[in-house]
Amino acid sequence: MEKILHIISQTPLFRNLPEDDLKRIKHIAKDKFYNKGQTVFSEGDDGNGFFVVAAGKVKIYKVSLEGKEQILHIYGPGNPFGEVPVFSGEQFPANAQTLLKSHLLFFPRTAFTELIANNPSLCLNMLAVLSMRLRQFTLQVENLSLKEVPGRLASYLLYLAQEQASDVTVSLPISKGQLASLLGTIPETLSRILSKMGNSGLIEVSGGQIMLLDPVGLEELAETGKL
Amino acid sequence: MEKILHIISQTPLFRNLPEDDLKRIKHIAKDKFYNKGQTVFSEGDDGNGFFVVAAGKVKIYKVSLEGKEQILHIYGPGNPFGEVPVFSGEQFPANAQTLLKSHLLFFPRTAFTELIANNPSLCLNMLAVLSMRLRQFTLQVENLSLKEVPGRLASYLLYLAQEQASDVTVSLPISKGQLASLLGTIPETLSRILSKMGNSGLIEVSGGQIMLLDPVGLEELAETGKL
DNA sequence: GTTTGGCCTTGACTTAGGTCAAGATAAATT
DNA sequence: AATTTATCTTGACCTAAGTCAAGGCCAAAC
Repeated sequence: MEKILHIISQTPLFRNLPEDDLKRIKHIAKDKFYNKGQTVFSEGDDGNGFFVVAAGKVKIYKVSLEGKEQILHIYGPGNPFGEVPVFSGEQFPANAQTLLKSHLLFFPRTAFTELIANNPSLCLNMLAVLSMRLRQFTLQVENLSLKEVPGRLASYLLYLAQEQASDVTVSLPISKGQLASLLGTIPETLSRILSKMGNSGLIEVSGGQIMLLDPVGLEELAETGKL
Repeated sequence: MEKILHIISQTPLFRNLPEDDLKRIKHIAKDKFYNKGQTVFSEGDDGNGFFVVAAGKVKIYKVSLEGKEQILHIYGPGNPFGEVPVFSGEQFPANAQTLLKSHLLFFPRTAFTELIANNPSLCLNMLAVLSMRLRQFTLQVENLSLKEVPGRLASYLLYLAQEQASDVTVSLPISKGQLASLLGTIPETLSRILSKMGNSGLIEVSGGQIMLLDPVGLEELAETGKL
């Protein structure tokens, strides 16, 4: 019980709210538990609430008719997802599936809407969360349309280095197959590019551990896209 | 003056608000006028407010180092844009430029934030607007990553037909060059695909007027992507 | 230890779509 | 109307990245 309150108080969405609000928020949250690889919701499902990751990892993705998958986001502890239908109505625009055994908090739409309508701070927090997400989509479109795969990979590695605050070695938080899908490509292509970047002395790969040997070169690659 | 109030009352963002609120909103709006092709803001500029199109047309876009352009959105009368930095702080994530002589309303950040913090309806409207935008980005990523250019074009034509409520002939609201940039390709490729689709009997192009001869075939193309 | 199955890598091949260059239309300006 | 300028189209070529198929690697299960 205390743990949930702690999780809630940690997420950006609920940051800087008075104790009272946090209790009210906790009150409407429902625990949900999933094993690895389970579907949380599918594109087209009615969205009568959204989720916050308490523990584990979730991917949000689209699939083409031919079966190619594009990952839109990967969310870990503290991140909310599935809020779009809460505010715009209609169905979920994408699929959600756990990548690990996960503990999620579910917030039912009506209860949450009431809460937010009476809580300007919460509302502004939510606006900030959605804005950050728009900013991130902007980057994703830029990457997909204006950069080639090596450039996207370089960007991702630099992002990881910053995220993990370790500018020597980064460890991939997802499988290489999933990374390919996140970067908008396929495992074969990713594999080839990783080994090319290894040969050029930019990185050194050993399994999921990647040493960034030449951060400056990576920056350049991320911008120009020329390998 | 009355005209501005009318414009404001028409946009989804300000819909269903009491007269009083609309007046307050109008009060903080500043008129701005632009000629065709002028830059409204650039990526990286500080965003100390957002805009609503009163008249004209604006494109939001990114450019690569090599000069390739990707249009993210095209907004006409009633549409707000540039709100991301209002709520998440920092700079504009993309560029904005007028496609026509335009009249914009500018809402300064601080004044608007105060307004929204005291107005739950307005806040929920804004959440709905941002959610719709996330939904639309979801589609754009899907199109760029999972569909080929013919499929994207077919989707766009069907969208236009619905938008213009005319399921026989649609007229392109932008130049073919700009359409190419919106679809994530280049004019040459778009041109070739338009003529291919003409040869296959799907459409008939004459300038900016396009007859949709086979809507069912277009639907299929939009989904499977096989031309 | 051996086997099973999932993931990753490598090679040979194909293709969508980008580049470069030249014309052709159409639109704008004088 | 005539000339300039932008926009669109077409052709020949090239390249990034996808497909198909085979083999390697490692971890889990027996």
